[in-house]
Amino acid sequence: MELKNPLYKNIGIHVITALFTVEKGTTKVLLVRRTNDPFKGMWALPSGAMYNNELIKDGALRELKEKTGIELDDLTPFRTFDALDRSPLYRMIGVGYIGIIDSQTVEILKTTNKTSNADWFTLDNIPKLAYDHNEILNYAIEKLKERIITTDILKSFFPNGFTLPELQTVYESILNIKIDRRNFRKKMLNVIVDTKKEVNYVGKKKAKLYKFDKKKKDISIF
Amino acid sequence: MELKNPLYKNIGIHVITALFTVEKGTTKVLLVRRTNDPFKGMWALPSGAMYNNELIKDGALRELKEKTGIELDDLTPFRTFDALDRSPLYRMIGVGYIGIIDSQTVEILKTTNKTSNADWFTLDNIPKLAYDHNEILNYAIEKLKERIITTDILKSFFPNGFTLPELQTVYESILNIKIDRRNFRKKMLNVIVDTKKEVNYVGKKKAKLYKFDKKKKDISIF
DNA sequence: CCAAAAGTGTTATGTTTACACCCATGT
DNA sequence: ACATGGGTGTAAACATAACACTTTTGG
Repeated sequence: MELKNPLYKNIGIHVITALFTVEKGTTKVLLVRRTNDPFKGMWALPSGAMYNNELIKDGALRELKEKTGIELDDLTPFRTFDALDRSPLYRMIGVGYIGIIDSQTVEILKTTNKTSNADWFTLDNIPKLAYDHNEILNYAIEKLKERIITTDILKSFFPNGFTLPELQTVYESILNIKIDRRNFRKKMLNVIVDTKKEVNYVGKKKAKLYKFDKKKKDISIF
Repeated sequence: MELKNPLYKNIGIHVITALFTVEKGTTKVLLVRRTNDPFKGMWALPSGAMYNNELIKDGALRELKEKTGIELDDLTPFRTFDALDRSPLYRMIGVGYIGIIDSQTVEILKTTNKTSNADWFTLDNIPKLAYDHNEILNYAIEKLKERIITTDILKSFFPNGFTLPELQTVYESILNIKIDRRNFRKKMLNVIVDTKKEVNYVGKKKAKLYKFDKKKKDISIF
């Protein structure tokens, strides 16, 4: 079907992913370097145009894989960006997604046919990005902070479970606060379950391994 | 600019508005009756296709005005709907908006060149709607409940301020709960300010007129 | 045996809930 | 004068925040 009114035409959807990790207490985000115009040579969030035969989230997952080699099975949308001039050549509506994984567990592709580099950047060291990606990233950071205290989004960071000390480190890194250990445990124990396993995380003493309680997707920490 | 890859073409944006009101303790939503295919003759949320030269929200405001005659200056987005088959003829991404006004203060157009009727429907009496609008409405209702306790969205319902009893009625209607009058006042007084005026709302005794505190957009009731 | 990290309880403070009577006014 | 709705305070329950010592174990 063709739309008659030209005002309905020439619209596309950008899918943009802010993929975070935490390394040794530092929050980082994955950026890729563009090899094509527009914004050739600039760093950007992994992103691209959605196909008309895929769900938006699937487009985001596909683009993330194409631009970084990282294959996830879920991302969560956080906001739509629709400024008229956000893309220079064509009216593109941007849909932003956030995800969080442990960077140690993935291998990132440094080059693809549209990117010449890829790396994890600390949040106080973000270069000027392509498109409106600096703005998108800022919203993504705020939304990540909100989601870790209201949802179990961190389970993608800990596919094999976590000890309470390492979970606390991730919370403290992302929220940029210090949390009392005993109070943290008290709150968390409402939404996580003991796996009955123990592991060595940092110390010499073994720590109990927990996972998020599947029945409690909506949580409320702090 | 033309996009080369056909997978990038043939995408449009639907803007869909769930406009709520509360009448005598009953929450209602505005529906319009379609005169054109697809879904000819069916009731629907006021909606239409966004133009490629307008912001999504402006498209929603424009469509609301075209389909109902109601002219607002703001709406808040709540979710994107992207099922591949949500529109039968063309890939359309739906962007949902919610708003709330006092139906007494507006005159709705019963017919337009695309609608044959328009009316406020109580939420327990919603017919089968066009497209995926029943699903969209259900999400909108949940989001409205969330927004009235976390934002000052109700200020559009009370452009001239409100008394605490009438504000409480709106909260109780939308949330479908009873609230203790004294506790309600205590909470609300954190986010509203006295206008130093008094009006008669229902009773014979005058009641103080309040408005939302502009400095407190993010609130937390309950 | 000691350094380094894991684990644990109690008190104080703040927040939320439950609850009942007086006041003002139009009829 | 009375019916109708507006306005107000306090105590109990609950949730959050502050705080320090003991346990385990690898080196």
